[in-house]
Amino acid sequence: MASKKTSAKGKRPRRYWLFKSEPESYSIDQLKQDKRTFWSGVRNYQARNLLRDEILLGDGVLFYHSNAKPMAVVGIAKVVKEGYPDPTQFDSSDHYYDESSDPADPRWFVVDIGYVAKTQEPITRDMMKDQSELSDMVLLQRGSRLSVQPVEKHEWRTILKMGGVKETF
DNA sequence: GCCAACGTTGGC
DNA sequence: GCCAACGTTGGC
Repeated sequence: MASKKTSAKGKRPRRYWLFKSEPESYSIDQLKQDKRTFWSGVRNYQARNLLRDEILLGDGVLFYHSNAKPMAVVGIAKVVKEGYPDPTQFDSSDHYYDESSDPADPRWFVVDIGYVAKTQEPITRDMMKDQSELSDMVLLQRGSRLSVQPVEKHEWRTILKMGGVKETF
């Protein structure tokens, strides 16, 4: 399958990310059913920069339920398409419509992610806070609100181990 | 360019 | 439901 974008493979080591989602708006079960989705609606410049420039094909994604019971990492996904303009910004009927975004110079970006696995149990925020290896996680820092954020390799490995899932992609 | 007002996020 | 921490907006 040809792609305009060059593959990330061999260009740099796989990197890891955490995507937050309120399960009432989009849950891991929905992703499992959909198999893949485009991560739309991010309207924060720091997160936008990651989606546009840093998050590459094959990267790993921790899927986190925010504002939920429990708040937890509930699964993993992988990046299946690199950054491209978020179509919802140009759709005037969409909740995420941004009238000030110029189609010739789009403001907001998405990536596509594909379902990989659910963790055997939710890895709750409390479980993560109890794990000293995870004490530097962006997610656990005070006031951290980034909805798309970087995860260190050792943090990724720790959480996959806690979740009983193997990196199979 | 400063900063007060306002809106949102998201844990608690 | 509360509110701290942020990000954005807009008047000056």
